[in-house]
Amino acid sequence: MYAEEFIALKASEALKALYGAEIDPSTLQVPATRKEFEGDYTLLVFPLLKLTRKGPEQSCEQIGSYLVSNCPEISSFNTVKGFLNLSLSNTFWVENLQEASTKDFSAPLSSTGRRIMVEFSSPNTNKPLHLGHVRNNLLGASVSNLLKAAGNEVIKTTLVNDRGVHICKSMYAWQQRFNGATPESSGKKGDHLVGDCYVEFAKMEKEDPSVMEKVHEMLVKWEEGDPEVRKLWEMMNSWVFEGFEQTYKALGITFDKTYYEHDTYLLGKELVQRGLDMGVFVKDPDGSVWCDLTADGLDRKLLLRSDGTSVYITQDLGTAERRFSEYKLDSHIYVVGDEQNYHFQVLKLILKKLGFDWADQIYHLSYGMVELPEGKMKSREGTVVDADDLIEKMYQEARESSEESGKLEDMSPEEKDRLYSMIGLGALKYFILKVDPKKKMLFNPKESIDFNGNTGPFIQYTHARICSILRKAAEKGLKPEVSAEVSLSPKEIRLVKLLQSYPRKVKEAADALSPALVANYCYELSKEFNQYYHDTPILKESSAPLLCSRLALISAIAAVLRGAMNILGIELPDRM
RNA sequence: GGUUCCGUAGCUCAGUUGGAUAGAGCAACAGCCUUCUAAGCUGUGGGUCGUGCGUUCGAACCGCACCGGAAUCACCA
Repeated sequence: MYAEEFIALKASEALKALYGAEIDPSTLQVPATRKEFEGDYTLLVFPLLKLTRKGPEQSCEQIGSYLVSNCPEISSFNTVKGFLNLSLSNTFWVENLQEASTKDFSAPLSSTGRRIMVEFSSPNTNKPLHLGHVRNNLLGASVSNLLKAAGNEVIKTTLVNDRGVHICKSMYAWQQRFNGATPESSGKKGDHLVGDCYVEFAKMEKEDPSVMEKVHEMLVKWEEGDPEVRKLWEMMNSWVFEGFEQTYKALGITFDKTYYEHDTYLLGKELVQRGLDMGVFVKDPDGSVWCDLTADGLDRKLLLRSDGTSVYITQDLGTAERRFSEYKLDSHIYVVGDEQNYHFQVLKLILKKLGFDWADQIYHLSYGMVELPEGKMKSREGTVVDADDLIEKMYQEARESSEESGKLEDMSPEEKDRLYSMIGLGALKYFILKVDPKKKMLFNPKESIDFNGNTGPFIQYTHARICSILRKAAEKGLKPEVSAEVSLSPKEIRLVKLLQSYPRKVKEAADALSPALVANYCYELSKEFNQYYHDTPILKESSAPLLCSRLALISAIAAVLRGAMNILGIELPDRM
């Protein structure tokens, strides 16, 4: 049992015995005691004064005395201005450590029985992935891992925007200006080649705005199924997919189910009819269909154009309905930038008006944009940070950093290559995931992503250090094992506290859909370990039971770090 | 203009069902490797938590007003 819950339970028993009050333990506040005071956890007595009918000091005194004399696990107490600081016994912590050392931290928490779909990535097939997409992908993947770790069944999905005017722009530019260039002939990654076409079109449009008419003609032909246009469309899309595939592979991104907009863009029309029948939508004289949201403080929203074609939100209504019924979802999370807050607000409202009770189970994980020092990234101004370039750059920096340290001379080139990408990606992923998803974040291309301090490599390094000690111990025939008689130091108790709080942290992070909470937990644990490492030479310890107990402690720390960083999609090396 | 979000150290960020003297990293400066990996550890300096008022035993956190910034409000996606 978690220490906090244990104390809350005992405190509620004390309140009953002393004052005859029935208090739900979960309503008691038991934060960790601040460093400058003696104690492990602190019971806040202020909210209880109505029950005790005594002053804060006297209430603390009574509850504290009761707990110490009636609960062997609580060894002492002190009270400061209405804060009741409680210390737990060494035995309590040793038992906690024993539990931690036998626990499988990579296993999910007990099942919630919920099935959740997470949609993320959802790229346009007319330009390569940039840093903004990287944040989306990393958040989507890690939130999926997080929900799984918290005991949910998760289906990862993406909706590829593979049709529309924007694609036709690239296609038209390719026809006019690229002389049949292919990824092979140009030596370019497919998504970059198509991205060049898109940029080229912007130039063409500037020179002669009438080219847009040609593009619209092309879109009409596409919708009619014109074989020539479809063939070109398929060819260029396949280039892009191949390019994306490489980037996804480098980032470790996978999906359980991929949707394509060309399959789904007509969905939702039946729902519009249903809404008209129900009287929640209206048809204007020109034939266009609307949903009036003014009563909800929003505007009127178009659902079908006057020519009967559907718009963006129409297909989203349709895909949501299809997914919930096909997969029997309990919940659906959309990982989409906060620029689309309005869209998802409207989507949810309209689904509610259509009478779907699952509409409340739709969550928009609305993350902030990645900005440069001079503001938003703009592809027209060439200020986008390309995903492939960035990944490569991180690899190179990891290589330089490793070579400088000179610890890896005996490694094979393959092992080194794996390690460098582990470290480079670790730095990149951690840099992005440690920030609260809701907040916009800043990236300065002139400053490289750090490898020191609160970073991925710091945590990787911590893990490598622990592995190194465990290797040396194993050579001496020493195995991690907790002895009941050992006496733990304050530093060791702090580490055990952190270990036992891990499952709760996972749950908290999953509820908040925030991998950042997991990242910051890893940092805290690593930092705490490094301090411990510095002033406790583990292998020099003469008492074997104590030494082996310490091995068990650090082995559990390594296991928790692996489990937690795995949620972030970051691998931890055994040496670096 | 309406709606929503944001404002914490020079910079990047932690800090929530309201709790004790607001924390890290980077950058700067000063130390620590013949001792388990120095991608580490220790120390110094750095703050009107945007401003003001309110709620209460207690506010970075809750409420109101204001200042500053962002997003969005398409027969685009």
